Amino acid sequence: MPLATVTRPAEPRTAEILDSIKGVFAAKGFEGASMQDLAKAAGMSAGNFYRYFPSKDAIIAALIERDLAEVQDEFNQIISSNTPAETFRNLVRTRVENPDPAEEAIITQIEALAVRMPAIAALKARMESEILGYLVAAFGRIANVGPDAAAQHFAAHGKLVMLLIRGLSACCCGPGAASGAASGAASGGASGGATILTPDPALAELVLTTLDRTLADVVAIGANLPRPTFPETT
Amino acid sequence: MPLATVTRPAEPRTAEILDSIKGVFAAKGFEGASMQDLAKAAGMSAGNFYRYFPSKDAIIAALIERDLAEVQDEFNQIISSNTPAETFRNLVRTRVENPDPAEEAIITQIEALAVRMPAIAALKARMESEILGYLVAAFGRIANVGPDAAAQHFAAHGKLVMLLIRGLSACCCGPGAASGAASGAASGGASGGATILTPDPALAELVLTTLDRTLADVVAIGANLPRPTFPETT
DNA sequence: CCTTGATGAATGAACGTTCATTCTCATATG
DNA sequence: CATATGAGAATGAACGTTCATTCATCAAGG
Repeated sequence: MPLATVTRPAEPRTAEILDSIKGVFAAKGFEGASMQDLAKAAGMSAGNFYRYFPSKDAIIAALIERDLAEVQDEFNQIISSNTPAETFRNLVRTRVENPDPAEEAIITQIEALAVRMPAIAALKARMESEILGYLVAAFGRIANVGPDAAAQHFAAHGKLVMLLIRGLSACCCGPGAASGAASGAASGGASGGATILTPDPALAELVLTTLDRTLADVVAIGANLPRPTFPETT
Repeated sequence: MPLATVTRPAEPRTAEILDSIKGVFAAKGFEGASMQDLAKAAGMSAGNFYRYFPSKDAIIAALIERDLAEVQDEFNQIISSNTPAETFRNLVRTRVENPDPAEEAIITQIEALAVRMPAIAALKARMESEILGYLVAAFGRIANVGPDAAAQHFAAHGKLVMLLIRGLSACCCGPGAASGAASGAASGGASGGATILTPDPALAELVLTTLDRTLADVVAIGANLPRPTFPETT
């Protein structure tokens, strides 16, 4: 009896809270969501919220860090795969075909916040450069070139891919986003119709085509590089 | 002496004010910029500001409307040109090579605001759909097909172009933006170094290449359409 | 004298954050 | 078994600040 009912390790609790409040941030924006809103969405009082996050700013910081960790997981799948190009393409297709509006809305909020909060700007920059690094590494693995050559020749391609994926999912958002289920009960009826959820399959297809072209360019460039497999010390 | 110093017709005055405060919005964000900040940047008192804009929200609305008008001018150049493809490419190249960080930052703010202010969301939607309409019309003119066929076949291409241009200029912004010159004097020296102003020429070139490919696709699709020049009444 | 344009202090609401207090509950004690 | 204890979890009202908006007041021109 005295075992296992209490003493939750407190780390997963933070993740739970982040999940609960994600929808509120996505629906009302960072400034529009008050601490009372967030606390209510997390099923606790305003004051108790500060046991988990020392300030409102820290909440977005935590959200960013968690998103970065998720992206890292995805890229580890690519790099450790023995068919990296295929894995990459599958992950991209999944992302393109199943966009997460809440995720997108939060990234939009982060970008708007970065202009006035240097800490957030730094986090955003770190996230972007890390993702770019992973992307370039994946390209290097796909084109079978060393990391230095990849960094030198594929940086712009990596940025283009980020730009395309981000821009496409930005088209899936708008005023309509699902609000998080608040306390106790199951998910209530979502207000409003999902008007713009899947905006344009033709655009998605076009973006995928462009991504394929970019990948083909990367492979072609890699094939023309002097030393395909073994990067020598210059 | 008594001539020409006062009694500005009040319409251009509004445009002047918008110019003065644009930098403040870009640097501090919509919520971060207080009405006192904006009034100071416009060279007037807080209270008097309300003679020109009935509310803070109305300021962004006016900014959006003015930006839309500017974009309309650009597209009129394309459509009324007798070398529309070239004109289009020149305008795109200008936009890609001389991005306006303040403009970009404000668009970012607008996107973040749209989630919580339906009026802004509507304005944003209108702006985007109008730009898309102009873009598709320009494609129709370039590919020499009728407006109906253009709308049917080139919508996705237009969205892709918007996505690319927007995404590229989004890479030019960050924590560093020029703050507006406050009172009285002319434009002072911009503080801070232009660290991220021209971030990656290779990326810009890649985006331009992609835009060219898209334009080539549009022309190719247009060439395969049944009735190239004269759209009959269905 | 009256209209127009401008001021900047006052107002009232909303927000992030804090804190004194209450609640929960497993353990210690008789 | 019944009760006391104490520590952490949780509350929600209160605080100080900030901010958009308003208003009484003033300067100038005809």
